[in-house]
Amino acid sequence: MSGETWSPPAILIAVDLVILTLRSSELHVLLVERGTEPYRGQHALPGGFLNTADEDIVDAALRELREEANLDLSRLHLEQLGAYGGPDRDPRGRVISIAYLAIAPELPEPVAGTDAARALWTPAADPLSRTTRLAFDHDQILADGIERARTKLERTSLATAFCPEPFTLSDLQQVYEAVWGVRLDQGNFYRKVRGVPGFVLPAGEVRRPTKGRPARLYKAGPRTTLHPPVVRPTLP
Amino acid sequence: MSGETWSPPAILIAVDLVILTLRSSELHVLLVERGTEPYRGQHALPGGFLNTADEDIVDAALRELREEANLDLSRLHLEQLGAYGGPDRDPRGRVISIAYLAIAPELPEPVAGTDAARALWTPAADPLSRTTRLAFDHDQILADGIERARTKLERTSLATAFCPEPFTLSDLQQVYEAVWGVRLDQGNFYRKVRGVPGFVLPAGEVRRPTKGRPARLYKAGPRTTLHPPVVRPTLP
DNA sequence: CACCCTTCCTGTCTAGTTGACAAGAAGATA
DNA sequence: TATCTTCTTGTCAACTAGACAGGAAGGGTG
Repeated sequence: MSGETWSPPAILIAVDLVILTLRSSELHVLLVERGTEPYRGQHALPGGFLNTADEDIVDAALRELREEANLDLSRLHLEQLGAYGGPDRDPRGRVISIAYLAIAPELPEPVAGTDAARALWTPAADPLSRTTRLAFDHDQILADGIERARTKLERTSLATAFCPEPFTLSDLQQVYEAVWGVRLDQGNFYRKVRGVPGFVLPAGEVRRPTKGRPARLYKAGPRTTLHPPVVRPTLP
Repeated sequence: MSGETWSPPAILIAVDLVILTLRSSELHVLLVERGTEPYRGQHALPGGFLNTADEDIVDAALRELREEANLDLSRLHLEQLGAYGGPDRDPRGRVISIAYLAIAPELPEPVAGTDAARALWTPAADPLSRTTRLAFDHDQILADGIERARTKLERTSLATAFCPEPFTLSDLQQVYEAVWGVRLDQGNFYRKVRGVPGFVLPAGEVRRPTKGRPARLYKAGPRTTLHPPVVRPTLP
């Protein structure tokens, strides 16, 4: 970093959020319908501009989430995806956006706030096969967010963040299957998960309202990094 | 992203670079000695501010590298590490820095440029055990860059980017050992690398100026993602 | 030319892990 | 009781990683 002082170029800083959750065993992402130009009426990731020069970036992200979808995710961990700053990504001028990823268990239906006309959960089907395009470069940001979540499932206990506690190992398996888009063998999954020390801890036992044998309940263990990792099946 | 228009907060955008290379089988990072306040005289990562509102961020990174160390890395891939934007990271005001990682084979000795008093290669020993602290939050950025390089060695052909072509498999092994900070069994390493399709391709055969049996030469193969991955020994 | 030294390369053995699949356990329901 | 569903455990073959030995291919030295 050089030490000159001169009149700064006019660059706006924005934040964008990729909020993922599981709804009826499918991966969903939170989108808003834009209420203002540009891209009015199109879907976009929730986000907005930094208010003041000394506002923390994560705080700005949480604030925008409150304003646009009436959601409070201040307890959740926001993981930074990176900065998206192509010179032409916003027709209004130079905007550099810093994107964050968050994983949430069951969430209330979002309500539209001030800036956005509508907020809604949409299936996060493989971004390449999406029919509708998102505003700005948000298709790219969403794809990066999903890919980040996929790789983080392997080496971190992120999957438990999708599950309201207590959860069964079948619940946990559904998370992996939904995010990775694959089917896993139940027996092998049990062996693997229970063989990772500190991944999950037993709780009581409760029968689920479904049919079949009752499932044991677990809660998230103390470990955040998994050894050995839970690797996804190799594709090529 | 919301659509308001108002006077933008005064925020400066900077770029910082983590340039890693191997020198005499040890991992080194390019640092500059700052020639201006703040942190004058202290070591820092090369980098600087965006010149104009429409300058591409990667272009700015390469330009700063030319200015500060007379290095041209325009052929190299710059991977973004993320944005570092804590409100108090720079005493001059609000600065958000976007950090990039680059891997380079043998490079010429850098020469100090305009902004920096001196540019030099320093051993990138484990950042925690460093004796000198870098300026700003560059210790954190450097640590993140090294960690990113470590994980990328497992699943990408990044290691070949450290090696001038053609290289021997011993050269390649030294890359893994230096970046990971571990010793690997030579025989097992051979078996592993040659078992990954498209990782390395044979070239001619040349005896190295050292003693011992001549080594076969290879060049980087077409694959950038490795299947199966080259996993590092598990620590815990 | 023996002989040793160094480094490269290949082979073998064991222990552990993965994937496929079967079978038992524990409830609900007819 | 029989049957259905789902959870849980067990088994077996195929594969992989780590440890290690030993041969191959040069150079150096008497």
